[in-house]
Amino acid sequence: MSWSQLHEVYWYDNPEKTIDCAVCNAPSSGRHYGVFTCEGCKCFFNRTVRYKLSYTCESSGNCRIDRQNRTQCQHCRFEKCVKVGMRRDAIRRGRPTKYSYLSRSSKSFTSQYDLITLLTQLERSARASITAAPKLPDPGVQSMP
Amino acid sequence: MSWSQLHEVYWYDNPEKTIDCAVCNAPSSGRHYGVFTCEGCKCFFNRTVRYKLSYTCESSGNCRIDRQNRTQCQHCRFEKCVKVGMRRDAIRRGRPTKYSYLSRSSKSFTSQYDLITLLTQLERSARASITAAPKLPDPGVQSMP
DNA sequence: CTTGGTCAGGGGTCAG
DNA sequence: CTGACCCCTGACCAA
Ligand SMILES: [Zn+2]
Ligand SMILES: [Zn+2]
Ligand SMILES: [Zn+2]
Ligand SMILES: [Zn+2]
Repeated sequence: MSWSQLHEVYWYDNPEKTIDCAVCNAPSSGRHYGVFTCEGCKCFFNRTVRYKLSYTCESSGNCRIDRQNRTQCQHCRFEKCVKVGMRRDAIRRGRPTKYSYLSRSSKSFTSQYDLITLLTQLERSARASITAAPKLPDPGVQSMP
Repeated sequence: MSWSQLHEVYWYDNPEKTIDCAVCNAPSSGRHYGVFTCEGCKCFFNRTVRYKLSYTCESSGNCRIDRQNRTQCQHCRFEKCVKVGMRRDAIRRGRPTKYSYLSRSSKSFTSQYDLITLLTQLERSARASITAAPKLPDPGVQSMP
């Protein structure tokens, strides 16, 4: 069993730990450079820092970054990466215990951001479960993304 | 080396293995919008959808589309693009998932999914056993009469 | 339970 | 308008 498969199993067994990307709100694939982000924002941040790329905003520098338009303005995307706390030298943490991101020190801006992100997601889930019929998981396709 | 360059090299070395464009039969440059097509048909389809262009056939709507005359009738060219299955899915850039080539309507979707998963694991195991195997002299040769 | 590399494929460019 | 060429993106993998 590969690491990525193990990762999938881990996330499936711990759905409550799934957090959306702090930059673009797509489902995150874990913590990258200190922040929960998707694969895209992880790679984008890595490329930008590694090759020392610099971008210019065609608009007023206030572009909203979400899953659909995250590739439209590189300047504002990278600005948001930095704003939410992504750092190349982020200290690698050990295996987090359950809910560790809730009990971590609230002095950390990053953990506050994680908390807000989680609460936002919970609210969205709650609202969705009210307006839509609950969907039972299909055992046959439970490992599908 | 870019993908198209690599493909050209591959095509040069393996001319009989090239997959042709499903629309015009020119050598394809890979899979585009779900179908193996050439660069021309890829760009034509993209432009048509993006700018919502519509065309009219000067003939009876049955023009044959091949490499030589593909630019002669835009209406029939686009019609063939759609017919062979080209479509712009949800806007998603980056590498497609290995499961993205499954046909959504197929009743064997789940078994196809399992097959891809199995093949992936087999490939990984095979690769691991090759790179990890110690290079020993073949003992079978010596014991043979 | 992350990091860095890989590369298929989306999409822009610009002579022709 | 066309399409050869090239950059950018992000899913997957090895480690
Ligand atoms: Zn993201
Ligand atoms: Zn911007
Ligand atoms: Zn073609
Ligand atoms: Zn026609």
